[in-house]
Parts: sequence; structure tokens; C-alpha cells
Amino acid sequence: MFTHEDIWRAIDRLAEDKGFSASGLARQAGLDPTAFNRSKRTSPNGKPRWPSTESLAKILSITSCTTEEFLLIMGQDTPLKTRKIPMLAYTAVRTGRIKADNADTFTIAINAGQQAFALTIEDEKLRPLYRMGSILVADTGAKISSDDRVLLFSKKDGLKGGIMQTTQKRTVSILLPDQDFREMSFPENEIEWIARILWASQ
Amino acid sequence: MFTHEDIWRAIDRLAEDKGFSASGLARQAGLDPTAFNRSKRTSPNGKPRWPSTESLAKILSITSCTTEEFLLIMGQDTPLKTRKIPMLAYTAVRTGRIKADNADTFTIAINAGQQAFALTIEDEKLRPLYRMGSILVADTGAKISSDDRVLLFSKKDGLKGGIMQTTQKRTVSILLPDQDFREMSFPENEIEWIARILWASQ
DNA sequence: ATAAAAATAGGATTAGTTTCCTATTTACCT
DNA sequence: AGGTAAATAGGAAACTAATCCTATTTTTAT
Repeated sequence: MFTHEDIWRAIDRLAEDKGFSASGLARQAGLDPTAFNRSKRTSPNGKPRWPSTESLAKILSITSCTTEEFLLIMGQDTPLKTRKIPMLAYTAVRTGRIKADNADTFTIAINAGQQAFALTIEDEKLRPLYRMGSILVADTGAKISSDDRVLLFSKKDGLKGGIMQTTQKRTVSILLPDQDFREMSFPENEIEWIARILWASQ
Repeated sequence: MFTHEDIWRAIDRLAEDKGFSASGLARQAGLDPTAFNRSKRTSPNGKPRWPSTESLAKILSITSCTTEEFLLIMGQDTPLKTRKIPMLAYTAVRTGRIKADNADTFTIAINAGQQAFALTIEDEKLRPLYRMGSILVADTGAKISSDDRVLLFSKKDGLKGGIMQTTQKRTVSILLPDQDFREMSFPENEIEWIARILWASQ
């Protein structure tokens, strides 16, 4: 929850961040320039004045500040870490398509890069690591090391998933879970994309 | 930024989550029971009514709802809750201890029961399903079906993890990942606890 | 250094939210 | 089915935030 001071602090910080005084911020938002005067934050009888939600909405709107950012400015201890990533159709991913246009979203609470996506497995090709129905969170922008679990799309072989092996000069090798973890190599120039799997539902 | 509707929606959801009507929530917060009446959310001339920040602070306080949670409720059609669960020491879990006293916490954004906990794997006994360093989110209160991934503690055999098989009358059988997924059975009366693995980091 | 603009303090007025009150409807319990 | 409690609608009164206005102080630009 928040206090009266929290809100006023956030207003002051937002104004400062945007290069305004509190007075200037109010003016920008179409409010009276005296609206956020320090002198008016407590009434003559000592009771705190709470700025209205409508006024807050107005300043957030004109500064293009999200509510989340406003909370962060407000001084909350734990920054909000949830995020929406695209939930891609498995049928698309299986044929190599990982563009997120018009995708559903999936909310995560982990650190993931801008190229993170989620998908729901619809076959048993990744068993025993992942079963049908499992949700994977993967990121094509993530750094990949040996022993990481990855999805990759090869022009020649299609979608593959498994455990990364040490990469040779121009090939990528992974252990395939559905083939007793035997190693398979892919020439680099056949690989359209490779994504590290960050989390998996069970 | 937020809209008038967003706020009212959040108030309604918060009330519902806590088992109150909007009227009941207002009453709990020391406000008038009519404060959040639907009939009063738009004025007779059609202008939206914005609930005051003071009223909001009161309901957040009485419900112990964080601003973060309120934001989540506000911004989404389906409420998503982050939650902290105990992060247990692997050394404790390995010897069967899953009491959460004084444990560190781990924030999740998934549905999990009250008995959910997290742990970080510190050996290779669950390979290839899970490797050292992976975080597992598991729940001793979760319903378990065949093919689910589980952790169990047997008095005789200690901590085991693997894939649930069809349960026989008084035994529990799982496939052990570190033994080529061979099946191992445990008499029920030897099992102290069994937790379904919900999510795993990779 | 000077003038103009912006910011700030403070009082009065206006507008909007909350509270109080009453009546009706709905939900719950026996 | 009936009675009670809770929820909801709606109007009036009370309270409080926003706006308007004026004066003073501070900042900015030349």
C-alpha cells in the first residue's frame, strides 16, 4: 500500500525526471500550476491532502509514464518483475516461424531478454526432457553455453530441441532427448535461429 | 497510465479476491458501505467518478494488498498474482526436511498451493531432467498423476526425483532419470512426502 | 544589473468525492 | 416459504481537492 508522502514524492520525481517543476508538470497536464504546491500538501489543520486519482492519471498520460514506472518512482522496495512475452503457436515454431506478430501473451516473472517467447509443446519429440503440454520460455537473444537446453531451427532438419554440446568451429551439436540423447550436429549456415530455454513447466 | 475503469475494476477484483462485495470491502476499510456502489461510479451528468487516492490507500491497507498486486489486478483481464514461496536448502530437502521455517523466499508468478517451495539442485542425481543449479518449484499439496515429474522422500532410499508411473495399490513407482529412466517402486509407508514439480529453470 | 518568466505561498470559491440517510432489491439462513 | 442481513440505488449534506486569483520569491535570460 502507499502513503500520502509516497504519492507526493513520486509526483516530484516524475516532474524532475521530465525536466519540470511540480508546477510545470501540473501546467503540462492541464491542471492549475498551483495544484501540486508544497504549501498545499497539508491542510491548515494538519491533515494530509491526497491528490486525486484523476490528477495522477493526467500527469501519467502527458508524460507517457506507465503506472508501473510511477510505482517504481514512488519508491517501492521491490520493482515489478512480471512481464508479458509472446506465446507463439507451436505449429508456427515447428516450421521455424518465431515472429511475434499478433501473438497471445504469456506473463512471466523472470529476467528474460527482448526476444523471449513462450510456447506449449504439442508433440513428444522433446521427451523425456519436456512432455506434451509443457510450456517452455525460451530466448533467441540469450547467451548459450555448453549444457544449456535449447531449441533450434535448422533449414534442413526443422525444429530440434536438446542439450547444447561444446560448439565446434562451424557446427552446433546438441543431444537429442528423443534419441537416447545421441549427439546431432548442424552446420551453422543451416541454423536459422537458436533459443535458450530458460524455464519449463512440468 | 490508468483509466477510471481500470481502478474500479481493480477495486471489484480486490473485493472478490478477499471474499467481499465492493460494499463489504468499503465497510472493512472504514468507508461508507455505499462508497463503491456501481450506481455512483458515474455522475448524473455522465462524468466518471474517480475514487480518491485516500480511499484506495485504505482498502490496500486493510487487505494487505501491495501496490504491485493492485497494479496487476488493475491492468489485466485475468488477475495474476506473484507470490513468495520458501526457497529451501537442498541439503535439508535431501534429508527429507521441507519445513519452511526461516527459509529464504523465491517469487513466483504461477498458481501454486500453500505447500509450494523452491529449491536449487546441488547434485547431478536428477540429470538429464534437471541439472545442477536448476531451480525447481514443487508442491507437496499438488495432485499427482501418472507422467508428472515429482520429488519424493523415502525413509529407506532418501530423496528421489523422476517421472510418476501409474500407482499400484500400496506402492509408488517412478522412473529414475539418472538410471536410464528405469522404474523404481517405493512402499507407501516408506514415503514421507511427495511433491509434484511445477516448473523448472533450465 | 535588470526585466520577464516561472515557481511558490496563501486565501476564497467552485467542483467533486464521501458520508449520511432512506428505500428497494438481493442473498442467505432457518 | 419467510425473515433477516447485506448489497445496491439514489438524493441531500458535509467535506475536501481543484481551480481561480493575488502576492511574493526565485529563476532565467539578456
